[in-house]
Amino acid sequence: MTERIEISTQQIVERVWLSIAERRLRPGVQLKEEQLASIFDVSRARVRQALVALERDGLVTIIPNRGAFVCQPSVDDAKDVFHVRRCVERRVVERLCEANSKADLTRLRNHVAKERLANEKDMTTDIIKLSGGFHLLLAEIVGSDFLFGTMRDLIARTSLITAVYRNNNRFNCGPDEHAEIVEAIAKGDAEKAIRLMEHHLEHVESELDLNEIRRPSNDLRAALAF
Amino acid sequence: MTERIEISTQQIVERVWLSIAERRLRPGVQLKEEQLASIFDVSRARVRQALVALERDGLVTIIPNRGAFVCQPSVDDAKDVFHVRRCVERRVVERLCEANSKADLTRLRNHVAKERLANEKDMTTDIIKLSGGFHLLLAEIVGSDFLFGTMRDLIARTSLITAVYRNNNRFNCGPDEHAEIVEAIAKGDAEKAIRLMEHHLEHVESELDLNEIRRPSNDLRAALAF
DNA sequence: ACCCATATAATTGTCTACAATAATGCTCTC
DNA sequence: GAGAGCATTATTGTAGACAATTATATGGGT
Repeated sequence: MTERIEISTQQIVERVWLSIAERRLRPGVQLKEEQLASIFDVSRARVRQALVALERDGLVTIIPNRGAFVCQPSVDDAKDVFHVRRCVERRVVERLCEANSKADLTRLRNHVAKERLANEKDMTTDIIKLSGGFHLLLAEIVGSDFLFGTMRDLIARTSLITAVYRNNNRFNCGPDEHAEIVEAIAKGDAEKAIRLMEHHLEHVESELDLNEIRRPSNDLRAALAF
Repeated sequence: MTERIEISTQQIVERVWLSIAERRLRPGVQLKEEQLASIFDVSRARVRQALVALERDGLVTIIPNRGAFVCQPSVDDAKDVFHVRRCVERRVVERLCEANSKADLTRLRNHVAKERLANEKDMTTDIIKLSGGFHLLLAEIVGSDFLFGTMRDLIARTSLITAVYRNNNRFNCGPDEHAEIVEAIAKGDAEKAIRLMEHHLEHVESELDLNEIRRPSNDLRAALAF
């Protein structure tokens, strides 16, 4: 007797997010409501909620009376996102160094440990979830709803950008750099922690192809232009 | 024969936003769906959409199965918002100096002129809309959906913060400082434009009561604590 | 008099049926 | 055969009815 378990809006968001991050969903494809509803076996209303949440996170664009499409972030968008991330994460680390408890540090270290494990076993899905989760955890510990929400947004957007613009197949945002940041925070060395964070973000950005070179795209006009 | 004109979701958002900015809606009050639906004479479904939009902009908090309440931003929240604003607006101005057309400058100057007019005639509602609108216009001209959306969010939050923490009755964000910024952009003097913008934001922030002094609040527990 | 359980009312959450809109393919005309 | 207009189909948008949840009021027990 297996009870029919219903999937929540949040779970739909996460599944779509992961599909985009893992490049199974390409930019430009339309996410039709009924299609998703049947895939997840939920009502169309719930799918709609998930879609507006995904739009808020910058993963899809909703065109009125047309539908929802996976976003195609431009190179400039990517640079803007990283610019804002540097500022926001700098602030997060700053505030985290001011006040952090032993329990918080334990949570951070445990998280990094999980990341290491996922990396060793090459579990792609977990690696994606955890590497974003680390940055989110930092914001969560700070305790500011605003910073947390902003980070959520930025990480979602970064996932999309990474999916579109990363050249090699290795996933960035490795656990080692995270570990260093945690230890700097543990020592209360704000200056060092901030420096490490900025370096980390620059490293992530540097692994992307953000040159203006034309890339394969679903945009017919762009693809067929000479 | 007046046709019954229906109010859109976006208009509901704006009306609520202005009510909050003008202090007619105090932090903590509940926005009941049916109540709003009858006020605006629309379906409850549309009100719900407006509420999730307001939540995204950080103006209301939605507690599941409880309802939507006007947010009560903390002093730390306020500081975080201004911190992020400084970074984002810096970026906006930076990009605007790189490339701006004659038409864009005209739009900016016209906007500032409207601000002046509203200030002279002491039209509170217009002053609020236009002073936020100036910053939004900058982001719009840059042409980045990401920066535009982020600014939208930040301005909405700033409105709430200003409503809660401003001490005098004068509305900040005056048109003179805006005008100076526009002229710096017109000259393509990025450095000066950025400096003026940062000064402007600091000025706005400085007119707020962001000391840790306890303030009157709707939170009974906090108000009655000794 | 106070506390807890229960019943009632108020409020939010969800689903389904229907309406509006936009894209597609067809036909008729030139 | 090409193109415009029209009909069809696919898809999204909206509203209203019902379900689930939470807050409030009531009454009985201690």
